[in-house]
Amino acid sequence: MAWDTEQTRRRLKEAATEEFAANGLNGTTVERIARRASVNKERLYHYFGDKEQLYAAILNDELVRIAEAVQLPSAEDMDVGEFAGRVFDYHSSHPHLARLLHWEGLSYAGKIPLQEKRTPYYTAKVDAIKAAQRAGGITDELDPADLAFMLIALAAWWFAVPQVVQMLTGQTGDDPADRAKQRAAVVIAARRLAHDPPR
Amino acid sequence: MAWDTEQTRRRLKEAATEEFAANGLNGTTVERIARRASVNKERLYHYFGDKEQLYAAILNDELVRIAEAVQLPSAEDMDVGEFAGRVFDYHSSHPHLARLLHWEGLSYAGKIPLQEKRTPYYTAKVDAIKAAQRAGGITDELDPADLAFMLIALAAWWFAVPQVVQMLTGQTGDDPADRAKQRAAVVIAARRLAHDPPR
DNA sequence: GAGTCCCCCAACCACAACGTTGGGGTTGCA
DNA sequence: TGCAACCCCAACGTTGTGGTTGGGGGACTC
Repeated sequence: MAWDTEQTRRRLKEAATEEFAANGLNGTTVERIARRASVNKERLYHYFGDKEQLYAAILNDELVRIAEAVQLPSAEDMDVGEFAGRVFDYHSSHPHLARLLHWEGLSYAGKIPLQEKRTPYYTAKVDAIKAAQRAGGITDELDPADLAFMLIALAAWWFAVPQVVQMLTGQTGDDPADRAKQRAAVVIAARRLAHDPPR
Repeated sequence: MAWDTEQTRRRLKEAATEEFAANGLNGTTVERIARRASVNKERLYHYFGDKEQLYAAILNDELVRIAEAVQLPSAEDMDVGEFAGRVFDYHSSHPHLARLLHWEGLSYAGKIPLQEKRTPYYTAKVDAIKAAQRAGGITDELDPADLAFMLIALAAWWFAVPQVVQMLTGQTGDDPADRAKQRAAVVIAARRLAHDPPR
């Protein structure tokens, strides 16, 4: 039987993504990753070095993925509501990234891995908002970076503290109808935040 | 020499709060807590059972603390901006709670510890908003629970993903001037979210 | 078909972390 | 003063986990 080393790597990565997103770096064991991938533990060390390096590789993959997936809204006819809605949708359908980012945020101790790769992704958003402010479509009551940040907050917070969602709204987050309602609220809120009336 | 068992308990709790907030449940070792508290490890097991029970006790303490600290705004003359500002201030001066909540959110798997104790704290806020909506001070474009949730999001997100703040705004979060600027943005954003113009 | 490279895996090692235990010191009470 | 209860701590047992190793055996080359 022929070997499929590429598939072995891929399966390890997929399993690792699941585990890391679910349990964080500390909460994940190498054994569980290997078992989930149906691959021997040693392969993991052989291909990726150690647990932390695998984690970095996973995070990098996910970041590339979202950078490709979320289109940048054009400056002129920017509908901030829909932008926030799309961010919400992305998180909703790709919960891994959001969770990895949150784990990272908590473990954050001053240095950001892959910073030079990631920063442009954010500054592009800020520039777009800045341009829209000049064009008059978006309020200039708020600093563009702050506005961008808070728009993301509106969309992402739901996935960060599901237990608070549960206690506040009674929604469990499993129901698609709940998600739709949440998304609608995010869109409205984003518009109120960014656009001056009349809306 | 007399024993001060109450102080021993307190020192363990304080040390545990620091460690858990910094490293989460999995990232914290009992030994480190004990060392930080200058207390023998065995005391921890004697007083609190085990690591998880200690964690629950800590979380409970912090929740009680914020419930006492953040006053409920009265329905009529509610300034949502200042409310969000105060939530921001609380998180700013007590970063432990936000981090504990966040760790919990990531580990959340369906059951909420101390739920019956915590829920009233949130529903009270929702009720206050609902009342203000009826009184006409707050928009009814948004569901009160959703609005409450997103107001908290605006205030708390800064402390959840500091690495994103860093990349978006260039602020490190250590500088009080940065915090003041962030707070101002939160207040403005909260007003835009909740109050109908003219503001 | 011999030699070589590489993939794979079971078993193993070292250590760190949770949790326990037995004994010694201290207090309060009879 | 004797005694029981309680506080404290150093040392230990046990388990789980990160990381390694040595060998078995396909696949390709000549």
